Amino acid sequence: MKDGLLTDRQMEVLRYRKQGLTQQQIADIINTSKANVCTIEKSAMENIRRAKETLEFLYTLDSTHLCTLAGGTDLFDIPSIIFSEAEKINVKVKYDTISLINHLRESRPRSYKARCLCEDVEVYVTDEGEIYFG
Amino acid sequence: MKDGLLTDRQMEVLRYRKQGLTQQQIADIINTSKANVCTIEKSAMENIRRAKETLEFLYTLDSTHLCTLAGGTDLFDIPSIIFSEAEKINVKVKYDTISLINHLRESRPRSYKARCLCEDVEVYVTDEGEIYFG
DNA sequence: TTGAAGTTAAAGAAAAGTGTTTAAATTCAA
DNA sequence: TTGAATTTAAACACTTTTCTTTAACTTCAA
Repeated sequence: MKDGLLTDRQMEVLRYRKQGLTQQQIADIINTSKANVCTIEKSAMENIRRAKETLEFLYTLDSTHLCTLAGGTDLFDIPSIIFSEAEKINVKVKYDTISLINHLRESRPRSYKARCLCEDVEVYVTDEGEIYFG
Repeated sequence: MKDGLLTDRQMEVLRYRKQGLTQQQIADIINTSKANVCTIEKSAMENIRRAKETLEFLYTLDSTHLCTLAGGTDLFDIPSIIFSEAEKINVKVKYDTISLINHLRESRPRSYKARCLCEDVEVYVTDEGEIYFG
């Protein structure tokens, strides 16, 4: 029973990077080449990408993809986007304007800064009107 | 550039399961043994677990460790502990007392019994005041 | 233009994961 | 208790991933 996708080596490199170290500095610390640090970091990012995609798949298992909210969108524009998309496919969304924004804030705390979405966010909806942000 | 963690076989089995088929029925459809369907499903679930854990790790990466809540702590004592620790490092927590308890309940449903924490829980906080229980 | 940071490619050895079979448990409702 | 559904274990071939080295390449600021 192993834990996450990332190997010890990969977590080690990501931690040092987060601290602002260069690949060369990390290479010196863990006693290898900077090229190696680069590939380790790269495969770590790839694993993270795959982890995200895996959970996306879970949503799609009992939801349908509603729309993509583009990075840069104003948070307060989002509810009307979602409501109109949901209307197109005859789904009654379970949230009102306020609670929808709160739902987004809670489930994707990192996806916005101030009033602005800072990355693309996928929106999924179930037949019952439950909304997931993937 | 591969996509998620799950193999085609694993997604196939999960989809059939979602439709309510038994392992035996699936085994007949994809022409293998029910034992094999079982192990495929199991490794799919394991992969999903690992995907989640990987993203958890990401949270801890750009958060700082705030404190450890000791097993045995009363749930209702937790907010003031967290608030005072956050104050020490000049972070304004994004939650009020009630929503903080709810946040804990939702993110660590297995870590408490009644009003009592039943295991040590690590607390992480971002600069923005977001709280994670690790 | 020089140097530091980062990336890419090829190649190999070790480790981990997958799908499979067979056979023997276990769970649990009728 | 019987039987269907599910789980577990061991074993095997196969594929993929990881870490590593070496060497050459790109970016970009000073």
